[in-house]
Amino acid sequence: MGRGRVQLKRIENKISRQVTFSKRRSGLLKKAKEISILCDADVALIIFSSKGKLFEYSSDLSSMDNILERYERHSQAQSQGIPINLELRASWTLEQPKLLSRIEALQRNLRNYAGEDLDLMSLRELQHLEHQIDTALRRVRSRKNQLVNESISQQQKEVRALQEQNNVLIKQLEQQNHAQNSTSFTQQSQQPMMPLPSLPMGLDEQMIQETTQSEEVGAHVGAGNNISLPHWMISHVNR
Amino acid sequence: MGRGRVQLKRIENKISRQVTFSKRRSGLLKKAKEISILCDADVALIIFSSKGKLFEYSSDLSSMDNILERYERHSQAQSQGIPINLELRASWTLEQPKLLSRIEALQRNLRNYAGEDLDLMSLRELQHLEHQIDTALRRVRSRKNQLVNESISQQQKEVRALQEQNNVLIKQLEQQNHAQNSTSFTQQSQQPMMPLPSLPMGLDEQMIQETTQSEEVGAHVGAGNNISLPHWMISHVNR
DNA sequence: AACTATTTATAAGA
DNA sequence: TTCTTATAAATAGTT
Repeated sequence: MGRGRVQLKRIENKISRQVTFSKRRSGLLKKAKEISILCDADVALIIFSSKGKLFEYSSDLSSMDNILERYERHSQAQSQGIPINLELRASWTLEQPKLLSRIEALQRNLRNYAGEDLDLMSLRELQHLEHQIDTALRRVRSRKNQLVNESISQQQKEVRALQEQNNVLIKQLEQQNHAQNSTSFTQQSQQPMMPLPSLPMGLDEQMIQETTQSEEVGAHVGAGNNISLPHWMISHVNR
Repeated sequence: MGRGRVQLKRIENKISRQVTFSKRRSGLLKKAKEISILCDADVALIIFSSKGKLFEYSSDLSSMDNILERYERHSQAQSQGIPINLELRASWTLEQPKLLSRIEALQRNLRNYAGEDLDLMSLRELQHLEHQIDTALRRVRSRKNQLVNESISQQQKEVRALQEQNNVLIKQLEQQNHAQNSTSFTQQSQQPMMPLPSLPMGLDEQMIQETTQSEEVGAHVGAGNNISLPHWMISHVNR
């Protein structure tokens, strides 16, 4: 993929080897991430540059260590014919230190995501973090808009259905009246019960996005250390 | 790369998820092989399908196990100096199931913070999340601005110090010249060597805030879904 | 599995 | 390094 075909052999020129490494590495990491998300796969990717620098990716379904352990188990099981179920049970027993350090890492990470513990971060790291959070914010807003729009059109449908039902009922009533007092006076209530206002569709996305924008800015106290397990984040899972 | 753009989210249709997995898996393995050959890198790639089937590649420079060992060494070395916080010490006694469920909760939480897995959240929850993320973003930006301003005023101090030093040196030179040719002609270079431009203070916050706004959206850099332990978040601890 | 219309990745060049 | 651009490759949707 580029201006020339590429021979599958070691690139001799040191500079272009390094450049190619850098480009392809990011491509590879990206694709590893993509397949793990798109296909719900568990992926571990480890890359050592020729100079020994380490680059890695692991799908967040499990940490790198989890995947590697799973791998070890898998290959052991294959070579020994041991049924995997037993192995799985056994390995669910990760050592506690590993679990704890993982929890710690997650907590640190989460604090950074919440904009705390920033003092040790460099400008560059801060920029990266900012970008990640910014992306997250966009996603949340986009999902919110989607929900709002869905709910609006859902309501519109209901409204229309009710209107129709209304009309049908009115006609039935009319016919009954005709039958009863075979005289033909016109009733008042032939209109739908209420003249329903038409709802606006396709709300301006900007409008919705900004709804929380102007909320109290100094809200950083309450959130504080409560990051670990905000109840609203857990609750929806248990429904 | 295909007939339509692809959303970076789990493919819901089971069949096409499987087909995509198969296609992308071979693509990924191919690229892993290519980078290891072209760039003389040591690569280990492990993929578990959602059904638990294992696929793997390892550059033949070493076997898979060699690479994994090397990886363990590497990451052990990295995680040496991280202090364990008190809360964790206290929870040293928690039973493992609790630890595991805590890890899961943290991961879920982190995914939400990254704007993923939003499908099950209600509008109200989304609004709350949006607000939290928005707050986090403000904090990060504020810290960034602080850093930038500090660095600017630091530089200004340096500039002033150098200017003064400059002036002193010039005067010394002048005196020497006077002493040497006891005649009193005026020298040209009584001004500082360079007329230094004054740096602007108190940059407009908005300006700085937007600096990363337009960065490439797909920045993955080993971070991406690697929420568990993004490299850039860990690295600064080890410096 | 094969086939393409398209999107992506990336080799070269700047 | 980073950006741009021309082109090769990968692959999503189809058959």
